[in-house]
Amino acid sequence: MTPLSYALLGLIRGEPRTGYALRKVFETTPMGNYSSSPGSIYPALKILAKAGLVSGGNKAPYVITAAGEKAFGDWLLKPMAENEAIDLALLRFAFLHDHPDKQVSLDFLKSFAMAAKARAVGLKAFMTSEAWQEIPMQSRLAVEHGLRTTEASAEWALDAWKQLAAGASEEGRQ
Amino acid sequence: MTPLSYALLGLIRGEPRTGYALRKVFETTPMGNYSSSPGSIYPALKILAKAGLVSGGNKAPYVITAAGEKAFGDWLLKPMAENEAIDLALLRFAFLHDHPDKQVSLDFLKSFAMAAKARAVGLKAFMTSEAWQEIPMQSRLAVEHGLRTTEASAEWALDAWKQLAAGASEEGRQ
DNA sequence: CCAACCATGTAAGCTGTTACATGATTGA
DNA sequence: TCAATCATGTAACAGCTTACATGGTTGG
Repeated sequence: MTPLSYALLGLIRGEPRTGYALRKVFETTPMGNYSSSPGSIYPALKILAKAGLVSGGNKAPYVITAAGEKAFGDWLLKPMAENEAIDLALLRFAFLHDHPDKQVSLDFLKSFAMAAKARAVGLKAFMTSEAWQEIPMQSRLAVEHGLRTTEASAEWALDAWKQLAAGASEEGRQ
Repeated sequence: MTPLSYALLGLIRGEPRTGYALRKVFETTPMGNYSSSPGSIYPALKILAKAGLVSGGNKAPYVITAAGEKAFGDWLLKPMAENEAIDLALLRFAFLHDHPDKQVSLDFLKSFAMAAKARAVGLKAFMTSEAWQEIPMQSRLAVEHGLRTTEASAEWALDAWKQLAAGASEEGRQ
């Protein structure tokens, strides 16, 4: 199961789609960091079908199976690991939307923020090492860029937590 | 020429290194997003050697050739394209450090900031499209993350420009 | 009716990873 | 001397891209 497989599985789970419809998603939305080329989509879908995670295909929309739901659910519920790629973590977060328990999303954001902060600490440690002094200005600025975006990630997670928490309590009131 | 090839070429250009020394760089510095596995480093070095961009190897440090300097220089001097991967752009910027003309780095940062802003505009356009309204909260927040980090990138470029410009004028005074 | 789009496929090739393997050198 | 580190290699495989190819459907 590659990142692309999970992206496809999650979209199919949202609603049944043909391979072409899936390609359109990658072409027209910010999910465009994933392939969209026929040479990657169609083989990936066949692998999902062979594994029994989706059914259909052959000009009909693919539909997620019970086994697919299980595999996808397990993947979704893992907390974010410190070394997990940010893109992948965000993909998982985006697909948490229809999970009945909002607390799962809130917990995920907490683990996301912690992972981002840990990365920032690692970069800062490098920036105070002896090696840092010998590194030319441009290279140091490039590392600074990594720190800035990592910190922006962490801040986003905290803000997103607040927004979600507020939305959840509002729902509770209705 | 892959991103890894340029990373290797740039490091060798900085000072002659063996394959092992290059792997250590990727293992111990924030350049760790590049491979470091022997299965990618050694083949890549052989390709560089075959192309005549480096000489040496065979337990001796690799050294950049005149052809290598040319190829690397051409790559370095391209302004950042809007669709160029951020990692790759930062790699180029980091290697600009020993270019005699500071203005080249300053110009690069300008093009970097413009590319980042253009991406932010694209994301914002998506966020005001009709599609946006139908998208669940978690997915919207994920896109928000993209916007936040993109904006952090753009801000970094402006700040870096100021720092570099200040450093350059100080050098001028000496 | 013709262009545009829907819809799928496959072959060739590039990059990179994992895992395994070898042998030299050096410090405790 | 023995573990760690230096130093290189390669075989098998995964994943994706590019490019090419096919045919059906629909709107103007």
